[in-house]
Amino acid sequence: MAFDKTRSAGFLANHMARLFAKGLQQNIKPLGLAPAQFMTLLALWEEDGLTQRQLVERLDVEQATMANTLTRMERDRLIERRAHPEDGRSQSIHLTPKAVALREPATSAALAVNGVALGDLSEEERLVFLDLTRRVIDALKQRY
Amino acid sequence: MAFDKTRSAGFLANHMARLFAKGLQQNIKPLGLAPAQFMTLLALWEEDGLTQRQLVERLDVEQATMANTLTRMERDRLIERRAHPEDGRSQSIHLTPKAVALREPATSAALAVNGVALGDLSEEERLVFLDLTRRVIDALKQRY
DNA sequence: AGCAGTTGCATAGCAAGCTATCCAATGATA
DNA sequence: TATCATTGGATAGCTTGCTATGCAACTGCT
Repeated sequence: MAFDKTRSAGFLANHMARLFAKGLQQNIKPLGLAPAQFMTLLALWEEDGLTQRQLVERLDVEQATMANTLTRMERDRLIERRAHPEDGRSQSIHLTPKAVALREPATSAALAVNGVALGDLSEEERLVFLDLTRRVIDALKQRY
Repeated sequence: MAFDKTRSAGFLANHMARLFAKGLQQNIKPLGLAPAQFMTLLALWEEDGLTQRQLVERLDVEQATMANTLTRMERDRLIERRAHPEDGRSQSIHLTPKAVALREPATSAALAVNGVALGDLSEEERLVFLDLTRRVIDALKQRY
């Protein structure tokens, strides 16, 4: 029993993330959104007109991943890619009215999932959980 | 700022799981393993000859996901599917000598990733982290 | 001005998730 | 016993990740 999966942080992290994604997907699918699209919208709702590179930095995903997600969002009429006025290589990503209108219902749906997830934790435990998770992320980011 | 991603458990969970997977992948790729294959091997190292359904239960993934992972593992000569003696529908999954031999190096590699991830936490914080994570998983599993 | 290096994106190809279906084998029951 | 429901797997199709490449546009230097 050298490796008990219920004691492996990596195993648990994977399991937890899949459950979060599943819950989020259920909640936002009626809005016509997929999880990665929602994450991208979070950044654009805060600041519209970002470039693809800026989105990559804010969400910490690979550039190729973001390019594909943006292509699907464009297909679904959530964003438009416009030529960047100052740099011929890049484009600025702009929300459509449809995407702007989704902000309220989508964030509510996502908050509901977080609420369920943390439902059995006290207020203090929630803070501890978020803090520890952030520290684990930081440790992993330094090495990988 | 209704939704700060550094305060969203779901966002952090996704980010953390991706970093874990990235670290694990780096560490076990030289062994010819991919992350999901490793997770499956964890179950089979503990008990060889499980059916696909049993693996699905132990890893809590969908049946279709497991079927595809097993197909890749068969392709990579890590497992063999054998006809089940008592149930014509199912098969029992058996490790090859190659997969048996990978147990030591692969678990070491995975433990190293967990070590890095939890490197900045005290012993007590690690226990708290694992406990809280398990409770979040339980809460999510009940609803989704 | 011209070349070299850097940077921003796109694309190909693969792994691992998921949902939805379908088929064959079992089981239960009228 | 014959039919119907359940169960174990396979397959199709999609999203989201990743790495590896390639190309075009920009920057810096000489």
